Amino acid sequence: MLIRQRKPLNRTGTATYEKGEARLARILDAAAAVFMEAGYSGLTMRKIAERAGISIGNLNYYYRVKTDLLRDLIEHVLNPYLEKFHERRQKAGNSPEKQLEAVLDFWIEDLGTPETTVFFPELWAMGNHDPYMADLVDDLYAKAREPLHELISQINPTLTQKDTERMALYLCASMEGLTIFAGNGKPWAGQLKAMRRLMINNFMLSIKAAKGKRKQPA
Amino acid sequence: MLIRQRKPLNRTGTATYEKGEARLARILDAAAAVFMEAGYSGLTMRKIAERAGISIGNLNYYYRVKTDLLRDLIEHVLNPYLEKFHERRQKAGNSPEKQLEAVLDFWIEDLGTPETTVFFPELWAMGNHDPYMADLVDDLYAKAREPLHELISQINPTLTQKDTERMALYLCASMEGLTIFAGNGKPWAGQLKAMRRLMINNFMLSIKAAKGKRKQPA
DNA sequence: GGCATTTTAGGACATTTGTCCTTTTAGGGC
DNA sequence: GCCCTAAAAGGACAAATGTCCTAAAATGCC
Repeated sequence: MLIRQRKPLNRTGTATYEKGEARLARILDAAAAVFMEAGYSGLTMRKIAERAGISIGNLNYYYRVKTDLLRDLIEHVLNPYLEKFHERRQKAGNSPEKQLEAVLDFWIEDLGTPETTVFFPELWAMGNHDPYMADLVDDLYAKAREPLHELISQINPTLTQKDTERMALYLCASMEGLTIFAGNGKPWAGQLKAMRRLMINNFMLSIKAAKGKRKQPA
Repeated sequence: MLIRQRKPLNRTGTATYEKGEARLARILDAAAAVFMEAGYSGLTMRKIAERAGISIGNLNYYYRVKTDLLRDLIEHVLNPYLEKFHERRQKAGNSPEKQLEAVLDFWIEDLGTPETTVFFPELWAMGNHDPYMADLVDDLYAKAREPLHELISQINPTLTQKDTERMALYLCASMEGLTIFAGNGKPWAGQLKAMRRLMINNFMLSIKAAKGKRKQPA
């Protein structure tokens, strides 16, 4: 009797041919769609397969384990954010004030999209029970806050490093919190723009009014 | 053959004797504990039963359907919040400024507790897929914002109704957003108090600086 | 065109999970 | 003490779900 060797254990989430590569992308798109509709608790392998138009067997060929799929899915959705944020940063105005306003503008506008509105609260919830997700989210936010940090420091150079970090966290937390009130489909969604103006004005006010202990360089 | 009548369909989540009443409370406590540990996706009838020290059969006697249990659980956890908020409001200082500071103080302090840190993000996520939960959360926040609304209006009477509401929402969103960064066990948990001071200072500044269009009553 | 490998499908299996049923035990009212 | 209902337990069952296995089909390479 011929014992068939165990299928060589590819790292999950990889393909060799172009066809497989394309399918992989479709799988992650399908997974993202299911995730957005049903949330993490409603994310099943069968729903993903159906959405992607393939069989469970085929899905299992690409992802042996659901955890791997979930992690790739998260990255697949998260990566564009940092890219978008980064490119916005570049083509912002000249003065630090204008640049910061541009970044915040984009940030708050984005939180009105269906993807962000649904995806991030789910991530926050997962982060409370899954250390891997917690780290992922923390890293993302740390990177997203970097531009804020830098610009705040330019606008008010008297602030210490710590004060600047706290101010950046303040802005970040305020905007993220707005998601659950004025995100897509939320009761205050219609006033997102008004809230954006209100918030940014107050942010600017706070940054300039803050009294730092650092000596300004001559 | 005697056909046993269908058990009279009690409304779920009720008990007649004291013993049953006590058990009901234990069930909801157990459910809350499981929920906090494993999140909504990890909340199963068997885990709840085990945690409460009863059989699945017995749990099913009190709650035929999981949905009912979940709803009672949410209310069971949520109710104390409004009560606590309300009583804090009473014993706050005299001036509107002091009162508002007291309310915000308590609000931000509470967000550092394990319950709030874990429970609310889970609620936000559920609200995106379950209209019932969405309404529940909206109602809760609407009630929680009422004191803010009232006090802000006293501190700066020139603000219109709409401006006051937006300002209250701004404070509320900022504080809630802080949960995911400085909540219990989060990376910034150690700086919750510093963040509290920073935020409240900036809130006060924003409220006073806001220019309203409403004529101040003579 | 033939071959090795990737890709795909379909079925199968063990677990988990919500729900139900039946039986037994406990409690309160008379 | 008796009786009716509440409370509790244990088992059972169907559906859902993650994972695995095997066989067929497609694909790139020589």
